[in-house]
Amino acid sequence: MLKISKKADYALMALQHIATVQSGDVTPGRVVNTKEIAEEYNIPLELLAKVLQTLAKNALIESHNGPKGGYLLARRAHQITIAQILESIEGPLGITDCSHEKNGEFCMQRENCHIRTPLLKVQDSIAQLLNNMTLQDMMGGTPLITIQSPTAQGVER
Amino acid sequence: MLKISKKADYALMALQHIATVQSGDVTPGRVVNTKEIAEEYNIPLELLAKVLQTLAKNALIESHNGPKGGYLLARRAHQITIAQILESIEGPLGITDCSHEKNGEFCMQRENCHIRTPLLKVQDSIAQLLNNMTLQDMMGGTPLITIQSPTAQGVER
DNA sequence: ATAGTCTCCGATCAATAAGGTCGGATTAAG
DNA sequence: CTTAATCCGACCTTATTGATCGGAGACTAT
Repeated sequence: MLKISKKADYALMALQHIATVQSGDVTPGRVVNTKEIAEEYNIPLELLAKVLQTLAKNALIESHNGPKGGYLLARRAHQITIAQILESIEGPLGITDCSHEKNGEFCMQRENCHIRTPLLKVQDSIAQLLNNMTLQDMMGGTPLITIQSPTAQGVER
Repeated sequence: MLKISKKADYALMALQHIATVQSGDVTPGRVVNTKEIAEEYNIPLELLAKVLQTLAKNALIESHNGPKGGYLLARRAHQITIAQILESIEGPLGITDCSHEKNGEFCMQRENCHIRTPLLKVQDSIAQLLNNMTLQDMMGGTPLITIQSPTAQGVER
C-alpha cells in the first residue's frame, strides 16, 4: 500500500544520476542523455524518455537538443525536493479522493464523514516529510540520518 | 499520488463508526451490522461486507452471526492503530516495489540503485506516523492538533 | 548547407489492480 | 424450523499503470 509508481521511481533514479554526474564527476556540468540513464539502470528507454520530458516540462531539468544533447538540472540539487519530483510525475499529493475536491464537488460519503480531518493531518505530515528531503539527500556519499534501528543494517549483499 | 484505496477508506469509516457507537452511545456494547454502516455513509453494501470480513479475519473486529448479529471491536479503540487497519486491507506498507523483496529476488534496477536506502527511510517515517495514530484519535469529540494553517478552515458549506 | 543524432509529442496497447457484483453456504436468535 | 444475518469465494467491469511505436522537429558537428 501507499506505493509510488514506477515512473516516479525512474524519475528519482534519473535525477539522482544527473545530479551526481553534474556535481562530482571529472566532467562537471556535462549533459546526460536518456540512453545513458536507461542502460545504467535497465529502464525501458521510451518510458524513461517520457518521464524526463515531463520533468523538463515542470522545470526540474533543462533539455538540450541535437547531437551531444541531453539533460541537466535546472536548479541545484539541494533546491529540488522529493515532493516536487513525485508531484511532477504523479500529480498532487492526496491520501484520499476527497483531498482536493473542487468547489461543490463532494464525495458520496462527505455528509457524515468523520475521518476526513484526521486523514488530512496525516497527509500534511507526509507532505512535510517529502518537502524536507531534497535530491541532495539522495546523492552518493551523503547517507541520511538513519531512523531505522542500528541492528537492522547490513542487509546489502 | 500516494492515495489509499477506497476499501481502506471504507474500513476507516466503518471502524470509526463502530468505535463511536460502542463507547459513547446510549446502548454501549451494542453490535453494529453491515447495513447500518452502508446506509449511513452511502457505501455499496456488498463491498463493505467484504471489507468487514477482512477486518474480522485480521482480528480487528469480532463478528456475530445470526439475527441481531453484527460486528464489534476486538480491542479498545486506542489499541487499534491506523497502520493496522490499512495493512489489513491493502497489505504491508511499501513505498517501492523493492520494499519487501524476498531473498534473492531483486528488481531490475537493484545493481546500481542509489535511491533505495533513502526511500526506505521515508517509508519508515510514514510507518511511524501511522503506527502512532489510533482509532481513538479519529473519534468524534476528539479533534486532532491541527497542523494546517488556521486560515485554511471554513471550507464546509 | 546538410546529414545525423537527439529530443519531443501524440496515439496506442497490454497488464495489473481496484471497485463493485452475484449466488449460495453457514450460523444463531426467535 | 424458519428467518435474518453473517460468511465465503468466485466473478466481472473499469481505471490506472507500464510500456511501445512512429514520426516530426530541433540542433550541432562536419
